[in-house]
Amino acid sequence: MPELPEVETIVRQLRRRIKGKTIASMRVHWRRSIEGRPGEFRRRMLGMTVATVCRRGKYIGIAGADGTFFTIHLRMTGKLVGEPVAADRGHLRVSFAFNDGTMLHFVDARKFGRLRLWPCRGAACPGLGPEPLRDAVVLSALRGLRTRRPIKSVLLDQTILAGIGNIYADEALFATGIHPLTPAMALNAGQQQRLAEAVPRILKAAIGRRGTTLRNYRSIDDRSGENQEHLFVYGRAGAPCLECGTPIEKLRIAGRSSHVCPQCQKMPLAGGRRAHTPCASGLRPR
DNA sequence: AACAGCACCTGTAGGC
DNA sequence: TGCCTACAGGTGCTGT
Repeated sequence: MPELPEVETIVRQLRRRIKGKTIASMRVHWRRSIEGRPGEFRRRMLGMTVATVCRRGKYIGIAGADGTFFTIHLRMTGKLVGEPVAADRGHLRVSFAFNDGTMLHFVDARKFGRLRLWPCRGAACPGLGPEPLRDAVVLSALRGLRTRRPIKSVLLDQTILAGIGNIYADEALFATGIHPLTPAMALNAGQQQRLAEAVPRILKAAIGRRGTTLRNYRSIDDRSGENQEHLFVYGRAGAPCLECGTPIEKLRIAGRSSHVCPQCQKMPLAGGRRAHTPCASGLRPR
């Protein structure tokens, strides 16, 4: 489940691996991995010399010297590999061969990932929010919120901030003591400030550790990340909170699992009394 | 308009 | 052992 730090790690390696190379041939093994017409995609790819490899949110962007621009979204199980290992062989979706004889394979067990061609770089990924790597950017986004949606759901909304997924949303909320069900517009100035500081700090630390490897994510050279050793709540349901020892709870918010320490992350006070955590209203701890 | 829920997919884990 | 079910979650679409 690659989020911003995992995609950034992949982009840095991909840049070293393919920049300056020309695509000599391309093979589509699973048609629906390509958005739009595979024939046109193929026509535009052939002969393209890779000028730039970049990241925008969770999208990988590849620009040709001729202005051709396409994106790769790995969704949940997508990977880019130079050499497919045995387990990858049944999951090859798209393969590129370069003029120097090297290959790049898009492997995706669950077939959710997509490659897409854009008219130009500027037209790609419309509607994506800003990159959450600077405190001021995140703070500005949080201050503009006028919704009662749970803050967890807002952090996952790519039109508000681009690149945060389930792992880092849970970790940032834990780090700031904010309960994921807190309505976004109910955050006070102090909470906004703390969250705006925590999100870039946590993402940058994860980039420094080459991302989080839980199930599927591996970098191009098949290395794992190391950030999973530094998670406080994600994937730790039932285990003791590393701050206070209270068992971590698992809730379901907007259809996704959320990990929360009920002691460290309190719901905001309402009417002078503590608002109850609505575990009984459609949310089920496991 | 805002939000919830589901489809897309398949590998894996756990129960029986 | 083998079958069945639940679960994983990013995005985009549909329904309320």
